[in-house]
Amino acid sequence: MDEKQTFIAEARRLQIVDATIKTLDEIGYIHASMAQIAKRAGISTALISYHFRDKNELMDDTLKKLVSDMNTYVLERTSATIGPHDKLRAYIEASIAYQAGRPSSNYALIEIVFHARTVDDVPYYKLDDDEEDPLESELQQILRMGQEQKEFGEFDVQVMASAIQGAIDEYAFNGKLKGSVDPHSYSKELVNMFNRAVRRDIS
Amino acid sequence: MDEKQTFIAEARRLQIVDATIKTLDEIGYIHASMAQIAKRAGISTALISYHFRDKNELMDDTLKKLVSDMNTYVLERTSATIGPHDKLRAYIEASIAYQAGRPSSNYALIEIVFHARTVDDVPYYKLDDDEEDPLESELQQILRMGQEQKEFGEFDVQVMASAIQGAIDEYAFNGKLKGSVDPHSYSKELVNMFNRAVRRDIS
Amino acid sequence: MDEKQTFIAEARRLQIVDATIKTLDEIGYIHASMAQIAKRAGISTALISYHFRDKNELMDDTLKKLVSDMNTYVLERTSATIGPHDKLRAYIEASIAYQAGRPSSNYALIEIVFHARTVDDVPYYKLDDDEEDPLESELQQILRMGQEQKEFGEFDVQVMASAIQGAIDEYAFNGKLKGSVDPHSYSKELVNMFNRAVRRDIS
Amino acid sequence: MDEKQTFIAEARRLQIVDATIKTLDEIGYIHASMAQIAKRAGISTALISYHFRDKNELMDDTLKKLVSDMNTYVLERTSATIGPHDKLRAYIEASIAYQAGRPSSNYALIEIVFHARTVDDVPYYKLDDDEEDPLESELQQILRMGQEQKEFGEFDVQVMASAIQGAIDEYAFNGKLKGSVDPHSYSKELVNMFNRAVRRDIS
DNA sequence: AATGAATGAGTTTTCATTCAT
DNA sequence: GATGAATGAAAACTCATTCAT
Repeated sequence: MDEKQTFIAEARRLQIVDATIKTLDEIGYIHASMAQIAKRAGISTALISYHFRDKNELMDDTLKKLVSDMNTYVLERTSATIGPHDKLRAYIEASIAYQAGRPSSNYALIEIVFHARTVDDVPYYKLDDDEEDPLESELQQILRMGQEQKEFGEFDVQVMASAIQGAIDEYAFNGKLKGSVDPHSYSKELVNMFNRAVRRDIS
Repeated sequence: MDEKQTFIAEARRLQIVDATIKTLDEIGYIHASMAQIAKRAGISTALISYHFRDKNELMDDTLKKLVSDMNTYVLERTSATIGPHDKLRAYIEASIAYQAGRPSSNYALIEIVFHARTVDDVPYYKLDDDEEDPLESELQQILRMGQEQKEFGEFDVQVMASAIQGAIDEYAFNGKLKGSVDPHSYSKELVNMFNRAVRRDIS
Repeated sequence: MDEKQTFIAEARRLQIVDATIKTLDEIGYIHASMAQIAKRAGISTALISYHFRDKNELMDDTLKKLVSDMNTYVLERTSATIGPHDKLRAYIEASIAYQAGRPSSNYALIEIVFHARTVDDVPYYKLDDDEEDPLESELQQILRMGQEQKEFGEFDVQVMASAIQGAIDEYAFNGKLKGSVDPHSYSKELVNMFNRAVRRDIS
Repeated sequence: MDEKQTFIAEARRLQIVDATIKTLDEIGYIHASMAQIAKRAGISTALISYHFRDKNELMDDTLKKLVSDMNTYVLERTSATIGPHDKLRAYIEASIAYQAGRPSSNYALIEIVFHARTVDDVPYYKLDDDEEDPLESELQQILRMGQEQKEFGEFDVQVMASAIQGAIDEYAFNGKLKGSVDPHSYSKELVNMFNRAVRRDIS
């Protein structure tokens, strides 16, 4: 009984989060008012307030879901491979594929990350905290593994990881790029390029 | 007389644009109300409305100035060098240096690009139009030149350019990265890395 | 069976009224939402709506209980005495003692009287109806008795009663007074003072 | 020029405060929304927000005006008399006359005092602070003067002052009393009564 | 009898914009 | 050119009340 009620409430929360993602994708963070989200969820704004303390909590939960979904998707695919070269390829391909496969989630994520702020009013993207980003960790670990196994050459792991991530994110941020290069080609090219960037110098 | 008035008006517009940049950097796009901008400019909101048709135009002009300043800075420095390798190095170094040297402009640019929208309500970052981005063109031209002169190997120019730009932008977007790697080191590492990525395969 | 149900219902109503008093004392009428009252009663707001037609009825019943409790307390003590002087003393002492002994009830009463309104939207304190106030009647009767028995002098009974009541109420309304004079001293002084005020002029 | 603008703004503020008093009198604190006040002032709610930081400031300013007006009225009349007996009479008569002459102000004052709260959420009437109430001070001083000049007998000055004030306030709070005794009679009776209460015992 | 879920009406406040001066 | 004054629209949020279960 109690579980059933919690189940209903949880379903509602999920529905609202989904409507939030849809809204963010369609009209952007700035216009994503409670009314707009409620309209897309087919409910009243008061019901959102009933399930979420305030708009901040709603956006926070939505962000958490988006990040968690993406992390799961990418990490599952890198775990399924062995060896630094294959893992790097899997990481790049999965990241691009995720973006390409769920454009709504992708845009919603961008809208939140670049608009939402912490309680101290610091934008998320400026944040310089200790909190660990699982994807960043995984990527750095792959690179470090490659160096230890002498498959990769010498380079700063953090910088290389950032460059790879930046190249991936560029596909998310750059409408023109997305419009003229299909995701499969883009990830294939990226893999080749970074294979050259990480390889040991042949003396 | 007429010129003088235009001159005064132009100075006022510039002052307002500068206040807008300051405001965007300090409190972000969402809180950047006309009142906040006016406060920083030391004028009334009505005067902003007098000089700019609406907030959209103000943000548009601000964006144009930010982009133009950055373009000028980077293009001046790549023009001063010769040969694909040196030009690529100059491009990367100038891009990072610009970001590092003007954090306010940098953050203001990000805030606008990821929040403002065209009249058709399309976010700038999703935009897939024909308008040419001078930096992108320059970077692609450098890469193409390198390939023609057989200094660079085979790769998709657009993808390589996007990866380079993405790696550069990552430094702007990633607070943690900025906090732990100084700009000089980052650009140096990036130059080395992309030198490997673009080089011809030595068979 | 029916009685039992009524009994349970009555207990529930009483519990809700008590929670209302607690809420009024703690956070005041304005913040005394159904949710706040329900929280203090440990039940849902819907249950309050089930037992009371609307918030008005709840406040009305609460007011009735508060007034009735106070009336009972004071009237019991005046009934236990004989003669106008002793009765007047008993009335004053009991009134102050009641206030001092139940600050919660006292504040709840004030909050309702000065905030709630009749269905015709008339504040209770402005009300000029025929409804008899038992305390006022008792006080007037004491004064009248004193005059008839030649123990008290000539004065307008209604005005004297109002003055006595006003002096008593002042102790309820005036935080500073309450903070600097203890209830026992206050009622003792009041008794002396009004003994002089009501006495016959010694010609 | 600057003065003129300030003058206009000040007139507006006064107009809004007057509309607030009218609103409080007519529909009470709880229903006195910004919209209701704006309606009575013939302006938009936004204009109220333009002239007052928030509703709290509006109510605070309104309370200050109400208290200040009343204090001025009463103190002017007591100052115009000499000697404790005459001053006491003037105090009582002026207090009642003020209430009777401006019922709207009187009710508005009651509505605010019993509804508004400090930033720490303490109701004004519960407040036990050091802030001096000019009327209370004046009344106590009159009583003290009477005792020093041997015109008044022995009694606790604070209690006597509270009783007098309570008797006066009763006329403000008690609709039934107001409906059946005219203010002139009430103050006359009060003066006689308290003359007996303060007089020296004739041994 | 009791409650979680849901809503419409209403709250204060902010904002871009307009206009008389 | 410049501004104080003013507003309509929209924002997030609260609340008393209803209803299916």
